[in-house]
Amino acid sequence: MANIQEVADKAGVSVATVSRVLNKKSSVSPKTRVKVEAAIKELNYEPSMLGRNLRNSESRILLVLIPSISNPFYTEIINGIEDTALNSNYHILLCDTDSNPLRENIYLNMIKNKLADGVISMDPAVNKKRLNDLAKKYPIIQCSEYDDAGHIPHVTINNELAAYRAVKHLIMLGHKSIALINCDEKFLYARQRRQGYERALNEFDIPVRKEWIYNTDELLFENGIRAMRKLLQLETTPTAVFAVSDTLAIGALKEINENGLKVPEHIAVVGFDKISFSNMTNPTLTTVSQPMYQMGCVAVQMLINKIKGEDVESIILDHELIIRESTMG
Amino acid sequence: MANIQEVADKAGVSVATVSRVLNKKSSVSPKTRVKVEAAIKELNYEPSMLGRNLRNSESRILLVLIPSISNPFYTEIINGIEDTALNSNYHILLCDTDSNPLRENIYLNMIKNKLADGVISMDPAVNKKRLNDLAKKYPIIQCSEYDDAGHIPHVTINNELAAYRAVKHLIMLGHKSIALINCDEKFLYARQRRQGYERALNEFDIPVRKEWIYNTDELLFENGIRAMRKLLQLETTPTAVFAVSDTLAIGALKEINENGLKVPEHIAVVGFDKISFSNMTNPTLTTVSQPMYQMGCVAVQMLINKIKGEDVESIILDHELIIRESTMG
DNA sequence: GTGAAAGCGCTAACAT
DNA sequence: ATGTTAGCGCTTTCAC
Repeated sequence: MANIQEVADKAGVSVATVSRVLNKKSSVSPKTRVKVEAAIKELNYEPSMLGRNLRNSESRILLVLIPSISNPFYTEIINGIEDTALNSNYHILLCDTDSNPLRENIYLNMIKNKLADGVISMDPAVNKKRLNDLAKKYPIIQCSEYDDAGHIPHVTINNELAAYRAVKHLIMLGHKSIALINCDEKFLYARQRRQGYERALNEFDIPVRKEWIYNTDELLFENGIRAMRKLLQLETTPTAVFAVSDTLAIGALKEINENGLKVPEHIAVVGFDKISFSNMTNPTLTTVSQPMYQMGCVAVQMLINKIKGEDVESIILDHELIIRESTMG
Repeated sequence: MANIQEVADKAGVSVATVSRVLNKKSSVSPKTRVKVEAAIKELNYEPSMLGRNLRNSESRILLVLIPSISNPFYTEIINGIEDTALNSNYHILLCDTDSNPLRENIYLNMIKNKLADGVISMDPAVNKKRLNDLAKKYPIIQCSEYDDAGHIPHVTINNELAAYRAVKHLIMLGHKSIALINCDEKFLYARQRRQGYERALNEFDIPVRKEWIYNTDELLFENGIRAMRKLLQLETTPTAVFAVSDTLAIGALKEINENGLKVPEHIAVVGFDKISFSNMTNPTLTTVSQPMYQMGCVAVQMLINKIKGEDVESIILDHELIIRESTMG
């Protein structure tokens, strides 16, 4: 591969001039420009990012931490991130942390090693202390999940309100026995959604029953199945279920079906996230829609501003309750 | 951030010695090693990959081209890719090409720009000429989908045989009216799976009926719904459907249900890929399982060998027919 | 408008 | 075992 020196030689100019043509910034006479461009074409020259990046002390790569690439919730966010990053001439390095601290560490080190210019973290299981420490020196944004005790700018939705609305929807339909399939409450969003759930019940003087709140380790289908199985074994079973993710809700749907019960006639179900699959279940799933694509775009914009050294404020985006067959057959 | 020079100064040695400690290759006396390590710790030094990469003329980044991150088929492959790459100290840059030539171009340029050391392409819609040209100069591997006319090493399964087996399974159950929901046959895998479909029919003297072969543009749920809708409008409707992806099959399932028909009593359905969701449908989906994780691992290993300059042979992996409720209620 | 030269941080060949 | 030094490919200041 040709380098900038060879281009300069062929064009009969200095490397500085070639660089000027490449970067279009400072002025080059039309004549020399043409000469240089001809030399570039002739030699099939492509500038090396390795040299440029070292010189500019940047990698133009953004790190994106997600707990699991298999979770469809993240795919739309990533689309937003990728589009926006590409537009600003950044590339993204997608890091499936598997919520594994070791892996997380490997990736987070990249920013220290100058291999990444900034980080968007979407992993609820991220080591918060580590992230906050890093954020003092490096540009970091949290997307969707964040640390309420920390000082890292984030973009997210109002989880408490979204859960409140979902549960209120069930109450308005006449339900009084409403179960909650939640994730582990070490996660902020899980705590917030539980608060919304309880606020709705309290508002209508419906007592909160411990046995109707089930906490899962992960958000997989299987967890939804297991949770629903437990709930169906209680002496009094709920007539409605609010699950904090569509994957959990779909697992619940399946288990309800398996027991010969009908949704929503016997039990109504609400999910969260509006993953593409939530429209393919039978019945289709009532769910809370987050502006995932937009969330990704905003996160990148915030991060780029942060990289530029600007001050960045956290942003709360809107959500929407999508009412489908699983609550209103 | 401290650089290697500062560490050398603080430790009272030369930069070469610091580099030796860092890279553990050549010998350093225990005493100096301790001194250097102390200096590194004290200064919180982290080696810059920008400098190292320029010097070594490598980025240690592998490009992975996928048509769409939303397709769950790819997520398991990516897991395999990521694990294997990380083990060999490579990072992966995931490129959602959206089957868009412009985007593809942006990404493929990265390898010319030295920003990537090699490419794994999984995009069936990739510009084959472009890829073959690039492959002459740069390390490239194709995964899952490949170009039978080209010379790029690939890892894949025997699509013809897999389709043959799936259709034969339906025939053995007594079906004689078997539809095929295929993707656009500009894709090699689509042509191969159609061949397998036809071979099975021919073997049992079942005529191939044009109106029972439906080609879709994409592999989305919606395409499956539309395809099934068409098939159900025919005067003679099939009693079984083989769809070349689970997403299509799940769409078909939904449309069959919508029409008040039962799977598999009225119509049996077979999918392809064994995505995690195929186990959550009602009924669960009979499907062809590809060793996706392994495919990812193998692809990376092949690519790394190629980067090292070794000769690399294409590899065909095994598949498996997973029989579930959608064919045997 | 253009060129000479310094230097980003690192590794490795060569010298000691 | 350790130090000296060149150089990977590029951008940018400073001259002219």
